[in-house]
Amino acid sequence: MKPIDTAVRKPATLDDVAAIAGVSAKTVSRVVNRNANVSAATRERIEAAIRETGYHVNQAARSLAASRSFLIGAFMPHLSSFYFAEIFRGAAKACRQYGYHLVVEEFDHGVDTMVDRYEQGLRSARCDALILTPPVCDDERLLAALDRDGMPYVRIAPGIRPGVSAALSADDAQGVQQLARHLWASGRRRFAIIAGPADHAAAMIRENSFVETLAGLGGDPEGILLTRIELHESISESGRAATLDLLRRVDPLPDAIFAFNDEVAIGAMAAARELGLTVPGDVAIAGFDDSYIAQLAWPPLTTIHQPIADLAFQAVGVVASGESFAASQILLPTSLVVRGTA
Amino acid sequence: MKPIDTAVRKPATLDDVAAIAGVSAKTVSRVVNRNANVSAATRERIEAAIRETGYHVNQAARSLAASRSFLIGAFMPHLSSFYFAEIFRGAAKACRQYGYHLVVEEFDHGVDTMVDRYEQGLRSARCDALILTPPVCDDERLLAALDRDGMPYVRIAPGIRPGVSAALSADDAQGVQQLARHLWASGRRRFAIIAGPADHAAAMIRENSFVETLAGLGGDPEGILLTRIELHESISESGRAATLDLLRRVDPLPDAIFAFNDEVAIGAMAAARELGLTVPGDVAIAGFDDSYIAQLAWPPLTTIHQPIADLAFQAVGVVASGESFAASQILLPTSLVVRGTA
DNA sequence: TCTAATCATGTCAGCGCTGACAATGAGAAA
DNA sequence: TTTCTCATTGTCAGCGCTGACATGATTAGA
Repeated sequence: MKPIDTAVRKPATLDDVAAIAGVSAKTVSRVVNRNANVSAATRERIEAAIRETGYHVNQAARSLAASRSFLIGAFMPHLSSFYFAEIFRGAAKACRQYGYHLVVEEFDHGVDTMVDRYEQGLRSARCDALILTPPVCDDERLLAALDRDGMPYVRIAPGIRPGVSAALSADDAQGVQQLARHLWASGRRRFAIIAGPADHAAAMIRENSFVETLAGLGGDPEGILLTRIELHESISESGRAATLDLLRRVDPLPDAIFAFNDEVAIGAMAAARELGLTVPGDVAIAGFDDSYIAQLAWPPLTTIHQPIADLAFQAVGVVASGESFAASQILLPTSLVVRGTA
Repeated sequence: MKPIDTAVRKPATLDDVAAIAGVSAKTVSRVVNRNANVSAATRERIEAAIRETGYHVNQAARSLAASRSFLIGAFMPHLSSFYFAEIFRGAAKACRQYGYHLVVEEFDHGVDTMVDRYEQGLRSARCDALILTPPVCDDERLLAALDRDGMPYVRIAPGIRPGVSAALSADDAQGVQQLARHLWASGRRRFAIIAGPADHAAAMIRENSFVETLAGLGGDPEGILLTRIELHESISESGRAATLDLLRRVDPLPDAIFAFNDEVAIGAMAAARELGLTVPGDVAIAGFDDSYIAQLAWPPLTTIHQPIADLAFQAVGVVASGESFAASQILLPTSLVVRGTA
């Protein structure tokens, strides 16, 4: 008995299509690449031949000839899987749309340096451009290597060297402003912030925006409780510990807690509950990111939505649009999502 | 004022290296590809030249000449971002190790068919092999297209056509067995299962294993409460609703709930608490996956760890090892992780 | 000593495509 | 009619690398 259908079909080439359509390979190439200046009749004949042969462009050959790879590299550390997956989703969608492929390089802290990983991975793949997320986008040596190679890149939420490259950021301050107003409007007056490390650019922006907005509203900036956590193994556990510590230390207790991200907020909720406080009755809690754990929490977490996938989508758009994009600076809005905890 | 150092360095080629080392390009190629039969002296000379020029192989040229792309495609739907990120992590690590690159194709239900996505994406990238996750790995038409093209693939946790291709699975039954024994040993006797859809292969295996183990322990299979949920928008919300419904309907209440995955378990915890039950005091709750939300929950969720990243890592290993792998069948263990809810 | 086997290295075509440029032909302008 | 323009199509080299094969040098075996 023979195997069912092992007739392995060898991929068709431009020449195969050209022979069928009775034109030169170059003209088929023009059709495939959507060039102008091909007559409608020829185009149709070629398109039929393409369908008949099941032709698909050979990227390797195309890359070699055109000296572009149609590959966009995303260079990112293993952040939370949510952030990672969202970046991927946005970037992949855009790549599909613009005819690129996405190669993701994950940077594993401590294994080797970012420059090494870039050289071994993304550079030898000859990516046409790179998308950089924090904290990769803030590594001076990497940026220098990129510039040296003439490798174009766009940064997402960069913390350093503002303006020197294309960059996309979320307007964190604006969403936090909305949150602060919302809390104030619902009568909360005693605030606490579970803040991030001082070198975490975005966390600082969120913190400052919160304090300033409250001050503008008539609150007392000095009265806002603040505790700063380090980013350890389990972020939510750090958040829980910090909140527990804070709540045990102070009197009167805060009636609103702003955590600089959702995981910390989840930890803060656990801490509040452990001390017998109800959320949002005794204390309102809010996070930042609108990651999917925000909806998983109970009650679902009030948080600030950040358009991570959009950021990545537009980042790819910037590099794919082709023009010089050295100076593109894009700021995307964030927005308060009121759920059950504030 | 001139730009700092825009001296864009054009990538070195094999010929450049060869000229410096005073050998032919082919010999350099041998060194780069770790071929045997190059004398130690020559090898050293060439390696020095490679360092000097900063040479890195041009994948496009290599692919074209060798008619292999050194690309492995991962074809998966947008599952939970946790599952997705883990698969990615494992596969990327293995690719790095074996000198491949990873191209991830995300299948978006409803946009087009899997076969289309394969043909437009992964096939035109000329991947050397594909890694398929559920439910992509169970699409008859896709598998047929793959066989027709002679595209090698390995499936992770396949539900259909067992044994016809290389496949890696987690031993779900085993971990569930551990859980059932653990619950029984801690005195639980009234069980409920929040089960998945009947067409979700893994969910059914988990369900059956739970029932059978309990029966073997002396439990009454008929007495086990079972409710089956559909996989909607928010899985945890489905879990919450189903649990709420179940708990309101039955008397006496179960003292242990097994949810077929972690998100459902989180939903079940919310439901139990809403009805004033303590976890794990009144009712033990356990999930499956050991996803990162399990640690985020409070109390942290008792669950069954599934080696998702390992599965992907070994999947790449199978295809990268090169030999014929048509029949490789690998089963990886799962294990109970006792945390705070059972 | 001579032959065969083995190792180290080189030569060269060609993978499939595109950029640069050339050629062709049809209509417009002179 | 002649010249020019320009839309359409073709020719061809070569991108950087590797497989197949050839070559020369060395070593082992008889």
